[in-house]
This record gives sequence, structure tokens and C-alpha cells, in this order.
Amino acid sequence: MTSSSELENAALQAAKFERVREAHKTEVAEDYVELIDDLINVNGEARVVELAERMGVSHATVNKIVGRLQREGLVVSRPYRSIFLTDEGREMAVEARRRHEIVVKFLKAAGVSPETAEIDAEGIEHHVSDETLDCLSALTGKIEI
Amino acid sequence: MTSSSELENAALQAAKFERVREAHKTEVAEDYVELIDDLINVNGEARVVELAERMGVSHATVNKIVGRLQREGLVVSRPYRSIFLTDEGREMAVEARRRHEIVVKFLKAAGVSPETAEIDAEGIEHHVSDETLDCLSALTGKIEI
DNA sequence: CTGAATTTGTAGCCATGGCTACATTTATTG
DNA sequence: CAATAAATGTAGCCATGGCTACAAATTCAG
Repeated sequence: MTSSSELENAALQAAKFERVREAHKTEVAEDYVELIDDLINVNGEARVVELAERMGVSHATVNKIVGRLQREGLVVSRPYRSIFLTDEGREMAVEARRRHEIVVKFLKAAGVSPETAEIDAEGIEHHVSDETLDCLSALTGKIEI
Repeated sequence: MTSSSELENAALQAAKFERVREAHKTEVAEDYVELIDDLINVNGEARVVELAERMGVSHATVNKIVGRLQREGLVVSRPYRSIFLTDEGREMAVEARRRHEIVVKFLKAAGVSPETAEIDAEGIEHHVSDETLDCLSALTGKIEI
């Protein structure tokens, strides 16, 4: 149905790509928000330097992105102070971590090495619908038995 | 290991995000090259209008991206003519389709509806390592039995 | 074969997320 | 407490991938 011999409906196909582009917009936000939450939980605060180090990016880039997150109401930050999550940001972090963990668990259960599972999950988690997430959970249970 | 109570090594974590960013760069190329290959196989040629329609994007955007693909040696195009793949482009298309199909098959086998499977696969396929791909194939076989 | 429709190209705008370089503020230490 | 170190902020650059608007070429009708 996908490709090869027959071409699917153009509008449907366009909708899929549209969806992927949409997901990309929230990916960065999810990753940052989740990391900020982790840092707050473990270190007691989230600072620009550590975000930069853990994201593998310059502090200038972090600043820019934190600015956007603040505009979008996910984060609160005052100059030269550490970064906090809004309620909305915290919700997003929780949800992101939930997805992440489901995907990682599934991959490991499927026989993927822990290292690869972590790496692939980082890319996959943002593109998994609730429906698929449920199926992965269920499958993880079955495999483990 | 991922998050919650303990923070993993910063360099490792950075490497993962680095990897995801890297994948993003090739995503667009893979999607276009695969679609171009499909169009050539089915319609005999790939034209800008149809790429635009199927990607859900303006023709100006397609033009810009095709320009990049040509700079990168994946595609050949002359003004006002249809678009062709280079050998490298064709290889990328074949590989992309292979991944796509493995992911879709797996998702369907896992109980995801065909529509959702197609949608999610579009986002997932670019972030799945060879190791994971092998595990998904194997798992698909087991589930089907 | 000419005129209209379609397709393609191009220019110029925008936001994002990279970067370096430099400025400023905060923290540390002698 | 002053001087240095570290962290943060800001400016300005780049490429990407969106867009609209307009220009040019090609195709299709009549």
C-alpha cells in the first residue's frame, strides 16, 4: 500500500509528512523540558552550562532555546538565575519521560542492547502515537513472559 | 539509568542528542529521495508539482530542497525538466524504503492500526539503527507465528 | 501557431537551531 | 575586598526549510 507499485492518495501522504514536521517542532521543547526536570530533581536546579553540556551544544544555543520555551510558557527564567518549569512544562516533562521509558523498555525487551536502546529511543519517542505506545507496552509484557 | 534518580554521564547523553540532530539532517533527504523513486517507478518521472503536492509543501520549498539534494549528489535535475536520482540517491531510496517497510510491518504485527502504523513509521524510520531494525524484523516473525 | 494554462524558477521574507566572539554579571579565592 | 574565574547574556553570522509573490518557460488548446 505504501509505495512500490501503487501510489497512495496524495493528500494522505502529505498529511503524514505534515505530522512529522509538526512533531519536529515539539521535539526540542520536550528534550529540554525533560532534561531540565531531571536536573532539578537531581541537582536541585537547572543551569545553562549544564544544559549545554548535556545537550552537546553551546551555551548560546541553550539561551536561545530557553528564550523560546519561556515565550511558549513552558519555562521561567530570570537573568543569571537557574531555570524553572511551569506547570505546563512539568506536565510535558512527565509525559516525555513516560514515552521515553516505554520505548526503551520495549526495545530492550525486543533484544536491543541497552546502549542502542537508549540512543534509538531518543529519536523514536517523539514520533510514537498513543495507540502505538499502548501496543508497545502490551508487547513488552508479552515478550517478558 | 536514564533519568529519574541518577543522571547519566553528560558526554554520553550529549552524544545521543548529537545523533538525533544528525539523523534530522538526513531525514528530509531520505523522504524526498524515496518519494522521487516512487514517482519515477509509477509515473515514469518525478516532477516538482507532484513532489510538492505529496510532501504537502509549496513548490518553492521543493525547489530549494531539490537544489540541496543536487549539491549533495543524490539527484540530478535540469531547469524545467523532471528529476532523476543518482546511483547514490537510488541506494538511499532503496534503503529508506526497506527501513520503512520493516517498521510498518512490525507496527501492524504489534497490533497498531494500518493508518497509524503508516503515520508513526514515517517519523520512526529515520531513527532506527540497524541493530534495532534486525530485532524488529525478528519480533515481527515471532508475533505472526 | 498563438494565447492561455500550467509548471518551474527566483527573490525575499520568517523562525529555528547551530556557531563564535565579546560583554556583563555572579561566584570564588587569595 | 579586590582580582580572577566561571556563568550568563547578547550580537551577529550561517544553513535549513517553511512561505508568498512575481517572472519565465513549457505545454496544451483552439
